[in-house]
Amino acid sequence: MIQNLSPEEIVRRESLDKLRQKGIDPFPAAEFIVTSNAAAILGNYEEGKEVIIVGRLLNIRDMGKASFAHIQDSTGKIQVYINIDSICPGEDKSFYKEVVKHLLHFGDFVGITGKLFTTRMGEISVHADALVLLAKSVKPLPVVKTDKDGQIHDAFTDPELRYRMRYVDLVVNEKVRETFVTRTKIVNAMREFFNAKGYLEVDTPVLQPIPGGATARPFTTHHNALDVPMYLRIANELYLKRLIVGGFDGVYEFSRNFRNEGMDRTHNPEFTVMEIYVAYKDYLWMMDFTEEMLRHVCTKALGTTSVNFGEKTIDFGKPFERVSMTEAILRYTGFDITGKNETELSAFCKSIGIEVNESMGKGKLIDEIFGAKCEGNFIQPTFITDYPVEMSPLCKRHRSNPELTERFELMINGKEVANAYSELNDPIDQRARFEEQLKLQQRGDDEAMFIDQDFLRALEYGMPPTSGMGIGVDRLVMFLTNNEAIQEVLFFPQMRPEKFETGPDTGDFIAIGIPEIWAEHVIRAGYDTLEKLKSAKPTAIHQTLNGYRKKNKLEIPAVQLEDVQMWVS
RNA sequence: GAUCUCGUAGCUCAGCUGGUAGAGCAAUACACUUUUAAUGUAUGGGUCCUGGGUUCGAGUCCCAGCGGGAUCACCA
Repeated sequence: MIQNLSPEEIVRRESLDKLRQKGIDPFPAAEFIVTSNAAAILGNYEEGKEVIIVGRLLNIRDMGKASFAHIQDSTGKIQVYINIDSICPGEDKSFYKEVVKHLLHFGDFVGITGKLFTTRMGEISVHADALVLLAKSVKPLPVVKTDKDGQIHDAFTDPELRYRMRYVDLVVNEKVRETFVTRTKIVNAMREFFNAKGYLEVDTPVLQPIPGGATARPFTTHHNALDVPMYLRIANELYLKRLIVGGFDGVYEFSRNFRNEGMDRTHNPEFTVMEIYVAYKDYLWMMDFTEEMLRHVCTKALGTTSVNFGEKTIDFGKPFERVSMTEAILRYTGFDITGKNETELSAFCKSIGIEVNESMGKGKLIDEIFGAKCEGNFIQPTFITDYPVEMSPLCKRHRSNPELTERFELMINGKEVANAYSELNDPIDQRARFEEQLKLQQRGDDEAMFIDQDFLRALEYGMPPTSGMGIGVDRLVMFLTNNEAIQEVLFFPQMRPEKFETGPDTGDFIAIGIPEIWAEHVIRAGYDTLEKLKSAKPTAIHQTLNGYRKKNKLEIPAVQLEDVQMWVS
């Protein structure tokens, strides 16, 4: 198979051989011992200190008998000064003149031994005494430069390329690396918070025979040995509750969920939700707990509870406002949903321009009103409480109003981030609610819940009063890292599979008698299929190929017209 | 799924009413021993996303496809 290489790639590949001829392995195997890194040097500068550092060589500035470059390691960038007399102390200056100046490239991994100093321009740098090539880069990275005002030039910004080649994005865009480091800090802070309270981190099945715990379309697959359909989980709620039945006081899981639905800047087919269930608690407790947890996460991961998101500042430090669904709708529409029936709600929806259809029950209608008129207004963290019973089939009825449930959602910047219940633990009610869902399904709701008989059986054995909460980790990370797209907080967001141009195979060409050394060049010269070759005049092919040979200075025998005639006959 | 929009050198992007493809950076070569978006001189580099169509002539206009982005719908 032929790989199409750009001129720069060819230069870099050729440098591999030149290095080997000099006895330098471009991909050495041995461990390289490191004593420092960019952040340590910059954070604790000691003039003249000897260091050994590693990283990618960036932005090489050749000044004749000396060169400057930056080395990028996982902690940041540090300047390196490579002086011909320091790096080649003896008579033989060929290492600097040939290797450093011509065979090293932007993006190569190198190890540097040297002493710390400060340049005339005032930049802390490493004065190199030795340089070891650790790995060649044969494909040039995008060149992104930052000037003295911090302005970024020629930024690598194309989202398609950035998401498909995250490895390049991470090398070249410092902000991207920071986002992912912060993501991990956020997750660690949550874990630390839960562990400190004595709750148990658990793993439950990703591959499930019944996709329960949420209303969503699952991905389906098939288990061969059992010969049954299987689903990738859409939620882990029902499994965690089984564990509460089993006697744990508190369990949580960072759950990778999969939903076979639309994709856009806030939805990826797989995403992460942290769910936690704590026995003997209710949703009021869970609100306090969630608030405290988020404050802990902000402080630990960001060092502040005041977070910038776009033009807005979100304050996690102040107590979160708590507004019931009814109050929220009253506040933003002037309409009181209390005691209204389906017909009245439907009429109100139409009056404010919300499309309604037959499949919508009371819960759905209320949800539509909230989504259209209220949701976007809650910029600061706000708990919306007491949702209608129809839209919460796994949630306990409200202690003071059976039409409502003990549920809250946490809204941040007008988006739902967390969802929590006083969990329904009455198995009789739970069965009835599942049956309600089935009816909705029959009315046309294509994502009503499946009935999980085993889960009902578990509840029949008795589940203590429990509060559960789920928080969208990706969304939370988006808010805390000031990113507007979920793709920015997932290392490898889902994209349509990339098509790679696979060049024609030289085998077919060799088979008709073309010499092996010529086959590749015949293709590169434009005859990339046998049909093209055979439909061309032999004299034209002959001239084209020898012209190509001359242009590319190929040191292979010229093609004879008789050969060409033989190939195409 | 619908609508709009984009696809030109390794990267970032120009390219007007259709007339033989451009810049900066990167690369290659030379000069320069504390530069920093280093500088100066020279050189090379293109399937203008793909396939059709209109035209004497298409990067440019039309149609279809592929891929991306934005908005909307659904969902978290």
